[in-house]
Amino acid sequence: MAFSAKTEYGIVSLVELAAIYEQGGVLQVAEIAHRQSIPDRYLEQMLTSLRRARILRSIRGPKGGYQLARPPAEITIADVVNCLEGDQSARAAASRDTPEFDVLAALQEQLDQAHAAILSGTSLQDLLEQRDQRIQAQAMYFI
Amino acid sequence: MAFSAKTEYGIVSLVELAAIYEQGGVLQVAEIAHRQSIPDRYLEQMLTSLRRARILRSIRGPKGGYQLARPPAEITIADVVNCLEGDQSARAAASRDTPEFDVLAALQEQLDQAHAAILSGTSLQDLLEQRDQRIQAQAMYFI
DNA sequence: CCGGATCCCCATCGATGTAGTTGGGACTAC
DNA sequence: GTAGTCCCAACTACATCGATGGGGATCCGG
Repeated sequence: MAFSAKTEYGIVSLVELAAIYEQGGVLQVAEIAHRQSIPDRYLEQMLTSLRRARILRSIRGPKGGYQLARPPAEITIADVVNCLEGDQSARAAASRDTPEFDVLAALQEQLDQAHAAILSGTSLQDLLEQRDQRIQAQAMYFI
Repeated sequence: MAFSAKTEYGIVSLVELAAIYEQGGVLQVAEIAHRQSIPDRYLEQMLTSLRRARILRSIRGPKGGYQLARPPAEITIADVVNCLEGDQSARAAASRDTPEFDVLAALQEQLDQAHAAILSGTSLQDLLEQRDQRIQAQAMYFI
């Protein structure tokens, strides 16, 4: 199951911000966008949504930028996905009223729960650690 | 995560057909469509796809219709979803080449596997049994 | 206090995909 | 040979997604 571009862009940006959370630094939209090859005016919208959801904090003016609103271990991917994917109102589950559609709905429920379990069991901290391991592994090749 | 209408319509139709598989009966497109409140000319397309994937068999002429090509226990929901959802060619996973996108891809892989495990672990037989239980339970209320 | 850097808000656009419709043709039981 | 059924393929309407654009608000450095 694929994430939308919105969600992907949001997650990678948050991982970048998680990496500098300890130092209390900030990153600007343009900088993240450039490093990740994302259209900057588009990324702006995602970061705005994340700010409104209290996942990010923003600082305006020169030397401004974004930073995480709380430690990476306390932000789950489920939070991010809910913010960026669920933004556009409620999806109506107008299942037809037959037993066949009912069992189908039960199956969908099962899928949703498995999905949710993974997403809320993964924090930005987890992704950050995986990222660092990858970077370490990559560095090995150059020795 | 939501199924497309195509997939939903296909699954409920197959559950109906599974219910009469033992007796070797057939159901016509129009009949299924009417019982499930699905546009019949649209449902036709799904059943055609399922026939081409060797999941259904069809019989033409008056008294014709569709029936399962093999026992319901040997048809998984994964088969059906692959047929109806994956029809339109390959989805390119052109992940950007940064460590952040890499860990994201790993997460997606994890989700896909959980998804696939459920879908290939559920057969039409399973759904049929759930449906019959529901119908039984419903009948209780009328006593 | 001014100028530039940066975030902020909202409208718009084009491409793609989804759900559904339509118009026929082929096969078969009677 | 006719009616009932499946078969094939094009077409449309609409929503969504990814992206772009025009201004505005805020803030720091000089």
